[in-house]
Amino acid sequence: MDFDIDPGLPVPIYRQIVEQVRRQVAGGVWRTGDELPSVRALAQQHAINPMTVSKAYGLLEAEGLLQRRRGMGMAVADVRPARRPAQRLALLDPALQAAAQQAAQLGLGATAALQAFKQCLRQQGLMEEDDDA
Amino acid sequence: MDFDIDPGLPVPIYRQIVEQVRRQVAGGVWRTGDELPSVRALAQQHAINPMTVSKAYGLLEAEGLLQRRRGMGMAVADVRPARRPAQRLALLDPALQAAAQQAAQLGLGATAALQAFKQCLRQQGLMEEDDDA
Amino acid sequence: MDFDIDPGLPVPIYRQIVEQVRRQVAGGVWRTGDELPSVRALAQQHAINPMTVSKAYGLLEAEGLLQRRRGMGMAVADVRPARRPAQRLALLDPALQAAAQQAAQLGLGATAALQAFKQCLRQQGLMEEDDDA
Amino acid sequence: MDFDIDPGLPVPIYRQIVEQVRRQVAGGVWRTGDELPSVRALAQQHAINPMTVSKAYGLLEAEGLLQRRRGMGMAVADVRPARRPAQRLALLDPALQAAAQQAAQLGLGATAALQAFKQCLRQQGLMEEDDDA
DNA sequence: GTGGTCTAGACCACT
DNA sequence: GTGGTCTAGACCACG
Repeated sequence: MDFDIDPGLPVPIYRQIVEQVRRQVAGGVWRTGDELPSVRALAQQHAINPMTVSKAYGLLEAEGLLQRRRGMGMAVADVRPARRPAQRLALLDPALQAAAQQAAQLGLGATAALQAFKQCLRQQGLMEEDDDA
Repeated sequence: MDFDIDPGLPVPIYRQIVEQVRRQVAGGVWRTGDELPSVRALAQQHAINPMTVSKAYGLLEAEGLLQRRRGMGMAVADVRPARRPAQRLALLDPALQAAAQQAAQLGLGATAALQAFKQCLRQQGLMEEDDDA
Repeated sequence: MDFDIDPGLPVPIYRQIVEQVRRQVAGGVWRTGDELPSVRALAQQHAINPMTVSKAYGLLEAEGLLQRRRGMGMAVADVRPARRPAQRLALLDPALQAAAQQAAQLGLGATAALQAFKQCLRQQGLMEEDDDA
Repeated sequence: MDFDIDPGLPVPIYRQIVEQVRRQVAGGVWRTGDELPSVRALAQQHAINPMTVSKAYGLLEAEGLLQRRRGMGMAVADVRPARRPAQRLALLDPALQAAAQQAAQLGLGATAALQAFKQCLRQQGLMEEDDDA
């Protein structure tokens, strides 16, 4: 239940939290009933303001991904499995679209773009080093 | 000389313009002397504020990518495109890194991510429809 | 475009704002493109903190009811008409359910409850004074 | 001696208990000497915290509606129910007022609101299914 | 001018 | 202990 927060990024802190939860839940890494770190704990751990964490949690609750259990913290809500399989790729799509558009504008070919992407996937541990799929 | 502008994206409009020009020039798609649409034309075409276009053009001029020619609008300045693919790939890298990281967090495999990326590249006209490279 | 805000109520201010917008939009009183008062204006008018207003607007934007127009304030979003006809009654249901349950617990009959409700509707100007429908 | 508790509602659980007891007693549905479920039983039955039940019972005792009988649990105290319907209707009024106001804001007519309310009353068993009073 | 974000700190309510 | 709400004030980004 770790968060990767970097106040230096251009993307707001509360949004970093929101997006990480979204992906971890969509990816099935976090499951229904899992408890999240408390607002205060997460805030202290990353030296950020509790209200910033609270804002993120509030948005995720409104979104239906988290469930508030009064006096007992937040937990991953009962996400319908229908949400998962198809929508994981949908969550990835914007990033891929942006990358493809940029490749076109840079006058790069598909082969070069794919090679570079494979390299990134390897860095993420999603491909073997010598795999050239 | 088309721009792809979406006021709905989180990235500011002026920045969408700046980055597209940067890439088209770096990629050699636009070349020295090519004329850009006038501030008014671009603003009207995309229903955005002329000041927004003007701000983008101003930044690009300060950057040396564009040249203001009195009474004749803006044109691509005398800059050489990044000749070597490596330089252009470097500009593409951030987008690919982000996509790969998100794929990992979503619990997706390299194969699925690559398939989806190929689909995006096809939509950009960088791959043949039936190519599965 | 008036808001009826009472800091004395048990329901949080930001939620009073959210619910009023929801109903006015669902009821068709406010329509697509209508501009809302600015965060600062609404805050000053009711002597509340701008952040409180901002929180409400933010939730309504996430909900899709409002649209942010950068640098130009918020406006009623392009609400699909499908949203209106059936869902208006759905928005009223919780209040009616609660009232019916309380009537039952108070040992009141349907006739008495209906009479009292009609009286309330008259006070809201929804029925003629001498109407007994 | 049933309670209708929903942790999902915005109204706190302890308050849901308090208000239901108040109404059942005022309506004469529960009478002097009637025994309430034990703190533990009620807590287990609805999967809520015993302290929450205890808090509600304590408030009701302080209010004089319940009586603690050593070793024998809580029972309805020696209170006369609100005999006149007018008194009971007064307790129902806030809920009806809220519903009528919301109907107005939703742009609904009296007829539609009344029909929906009748349906709710039927679900509570206060009207015959085919009654259209 | 617009809204967004974050901070610091206070107070409340629920369990 | 938990989260929720509000305030006051600062700074940023956008148009």
